[in-house]
Amino acid sequence: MSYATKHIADALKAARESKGLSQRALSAKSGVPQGHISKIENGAVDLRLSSLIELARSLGLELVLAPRNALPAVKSVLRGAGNEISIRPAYSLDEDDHG
Amino acid sequence: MSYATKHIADALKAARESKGLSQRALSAKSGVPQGHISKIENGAVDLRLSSLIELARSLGLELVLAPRNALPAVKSVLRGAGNEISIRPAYSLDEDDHG
DNA sequence: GCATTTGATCCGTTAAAATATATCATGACA
DNA sequence: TGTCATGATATATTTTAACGGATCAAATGC
Repeated sequence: MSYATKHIADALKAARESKGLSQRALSAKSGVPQGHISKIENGAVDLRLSSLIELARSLGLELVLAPRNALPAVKSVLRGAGNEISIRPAYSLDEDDHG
Repeated sequence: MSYATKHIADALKAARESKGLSQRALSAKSGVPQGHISKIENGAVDLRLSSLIELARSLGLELVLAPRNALPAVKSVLRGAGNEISIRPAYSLDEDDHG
């Protein structure tokens, strides 16, 4: 698979693990079969947009189409969002998104 | 077709038009058949990730996976990227302008 | 009036995603 | 030792994106 699709796959896997979800748990949440999630995370499939969005949503992620020249700024913002955990008090390390 | 996929489709179409490209021109650039581009822009197909990336790249766009709670900040940055035109001197309104 | 461009649509074929279901190896753990 | 959860695979089937290529209607231009 192409370099870009692999990047997305890695991001999905990292997001899942950071939430402490197993592939089967994510499967239950998203409706995507566990076996298929495994293939997706390993870049073994060229998944459809609807699958990607569904999976991303289940992980509290959104797909954004950004101009290439705006990427550095976007990444900078996302770095900040990632570090948000360190800003939070330790006693509220739970789930931050929707229900 | 889901609300989210439609959003992506619209973004692709807007990006293409803002570059003054016809569907056939984009087809030549990206390798994706014109008929298929039409379907994609109308949300008539659930396209594959590789197709989306290929098309986006041909339009100078990149796919980003962002935490939902970081979306406002990201959008704010992208708004700035869009306004980049106004920062540029008028005599260099070349490729990435908006009509 | 005729030719060109554009986006939308159709047909037939092929490749592959998505699915359900089951299995396997590994590691954790009581 | 046996059980359980995990991720990776296997098989078989259905669905459908992607493709080439043609066509069409509506603008646009000569």
